[in-house]
Amino acid sequence: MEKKQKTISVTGVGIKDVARLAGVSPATVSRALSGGPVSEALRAQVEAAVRASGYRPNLAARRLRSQHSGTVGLVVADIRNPFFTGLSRAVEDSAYQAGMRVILCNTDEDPQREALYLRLMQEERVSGLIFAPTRASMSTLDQSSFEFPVVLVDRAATGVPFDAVVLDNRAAAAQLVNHLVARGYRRIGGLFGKTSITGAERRDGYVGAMQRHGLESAYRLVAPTAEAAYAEAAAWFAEATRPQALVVSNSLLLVGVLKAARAAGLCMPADLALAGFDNDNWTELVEPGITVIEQPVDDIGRSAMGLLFERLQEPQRPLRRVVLSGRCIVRGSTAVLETAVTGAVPQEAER
Amino acid sequence: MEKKQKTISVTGVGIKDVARLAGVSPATVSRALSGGPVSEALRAQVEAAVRASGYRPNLAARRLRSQHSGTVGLVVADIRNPFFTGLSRAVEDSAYQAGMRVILCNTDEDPQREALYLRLMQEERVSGLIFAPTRASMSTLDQSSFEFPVVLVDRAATGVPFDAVVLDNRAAAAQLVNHLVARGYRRIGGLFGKTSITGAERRDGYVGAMQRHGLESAYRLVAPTAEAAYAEAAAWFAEATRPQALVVSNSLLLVGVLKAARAAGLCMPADLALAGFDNDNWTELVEPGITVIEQPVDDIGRSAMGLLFERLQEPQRPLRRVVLSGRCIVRGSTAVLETAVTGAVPQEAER
DNA sequence: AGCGGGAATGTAAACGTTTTCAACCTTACT
DNA sequence: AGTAAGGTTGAAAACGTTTACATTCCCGCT
Repeated sequence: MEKKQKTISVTGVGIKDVARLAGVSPATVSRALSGGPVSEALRAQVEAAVRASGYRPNLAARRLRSQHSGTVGLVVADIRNPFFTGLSRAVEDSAYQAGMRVILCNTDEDPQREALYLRLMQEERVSGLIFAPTRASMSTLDQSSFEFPVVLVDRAATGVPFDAVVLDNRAAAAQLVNHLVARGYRRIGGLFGKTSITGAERRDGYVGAMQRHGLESAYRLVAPTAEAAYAEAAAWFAEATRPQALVVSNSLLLVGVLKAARAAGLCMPADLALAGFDNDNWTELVEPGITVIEQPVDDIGRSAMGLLFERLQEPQRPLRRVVLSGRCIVRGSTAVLETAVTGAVPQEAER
Repeated sequence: MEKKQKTISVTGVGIKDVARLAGVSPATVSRALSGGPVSEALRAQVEAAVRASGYRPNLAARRLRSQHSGTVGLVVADIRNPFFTGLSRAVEDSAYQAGMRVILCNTDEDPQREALYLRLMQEERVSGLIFAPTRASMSTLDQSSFEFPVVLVDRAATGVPFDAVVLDNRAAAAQLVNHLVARGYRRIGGLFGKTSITGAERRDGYVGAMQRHGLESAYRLVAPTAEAAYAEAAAWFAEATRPQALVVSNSLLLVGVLKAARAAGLCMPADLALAGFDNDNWTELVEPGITVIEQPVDDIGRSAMGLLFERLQEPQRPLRRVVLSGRCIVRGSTAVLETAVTGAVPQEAER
């Protein structure tokens, strides 16, 4: 008549109930569950009691008492941007592997939403934050605004007072320019997002590389949407100064440019060569494939979590900035320019 | 000499400090902040004290005491799957709009990881869960396993004891078959994911539609990866029974199939017509564009949150199953079959 | 004038853990 | 044999809120 149910799924079973069931004190249950010093005999009893009762620790209580949230925040512009999608996955894997949880927030590049979420991070008492700030906030922020370590990703002006992991955007953009030059292109334009520091850095890399080649740079800045890129590109293509080749600062813009090129009836790469950022799978599937800089998104996420953990262990260590290189994936969109009538092949400018 | 700092950014400022600063009791501060009955005068004092002290409520404590986590869980296979990316964004928007937070988990279709995260949801005491279960777990699960409402998305066998919002997968697959038939194709194959109920339903829809047209169905099941799809498709294309057209059950598989078709030198749609699911942007960019069923992913996310909220308000109401329709976007990959020598045009089978 | 009722406020308990501290038991050493 | 040391265990405090309950005050009614 005293049969015990195998599992009780009703909540309200707390650590005290487990303790009573196991014939020990709540403190012992806590220690048994968190790997504290408990004799093997009692540990077994506790585990049995936990199983029998279906006990689930209350994380809110645990956090309140222990003052550790075991949570990291991830605040990015928009998870639908493939770069952030990949990043979030890498961050989550690292986090859950370390037994931590992730809170994900999309700011949509809106400083107000961003501020809201940063406040949320404080209220959650996150252990740390991985953060791709809007351009506006970057300059105003300061480590002392936060009670927890912050690691910047993707966007981080040099000299900003945070740990950061970024792509070498200038070098990457320059690499694209060099590649295009080597392939015989000269009238090379650029299209960059105007809201992010990333776009600005890539523009700098583009401009610098063009200068080094003695070429005149011609770039335009747009809002970071496919629609804006489409409009700008369509207008540009209609002008007399239409470029032979275009360097585009992210995959969203690239979509817009590609559609505009199609709409204008431009043939790639004969009428227009295209090179961009982010190795989304469609850049390979499109005909011809698009030459892009691939960002090591897994590395970026892992490195960011790594910096975070190291900072947590050693709060006073000097700031670190991890700069990763992009890999240039050459595809048909930048094939050798057939109509080029330059006398000699230019000095090999790639690499 | 008694000057007060404008903002104190150090934590450790709790509700008691605010109370002292405002000259009221902690209870009044709590009420003022949560919209309880407080005189205007005191409310103003409290707000001033909050601003002056930089007070941030501790969510762990709040949750512990109030027994409301203000958090919904979102457990999906992989955020990198564009369907889930969009879903997560829609869910998060709904959630944050309702003042709630979201915890996102990727199961990778691994029942073990899934079980781990479901346990986590219990420990977090989430208010509710939005869940795309693996096939294995679907049958074993039961609302009574959870202390909180669960809404299934994307995958939900009929008759499963949960609220759910799903696509009408059978109708959608049938729609693709009808479309292909109307365009003159007869030897229509199918490639479906073998791990999800979604794949199974789409297969059913395909088989049923083929039967109604008096055509012989020929489908294959693969693991839900682009690689598996590539391998299977490549093998299939090499056989004598190579289909004229292929219905593919998700965008990941579609990538594999497309690559295999390219590798086999098949020309679309002359050698092979292709129709799939999920209107990823690349399906439009590829040449020719791919005919797909577009899932109303925003609606799905919003509806799921809607069901969740309604269930929270009224726990006893009968189960609801929201079935949404996909929209067929016709592109070049299913252009009218030129080489068709059928005597008469078949009865209009579309729609 | 007395009294009932409602709104605003304060006091203190409660939420479910972890952790400090003291007590206890064993073991080994002098 | 006595005691120091070390390892297990339990009692109780603490974490920072919300909320039940008591109190006070003010108003209007009889």
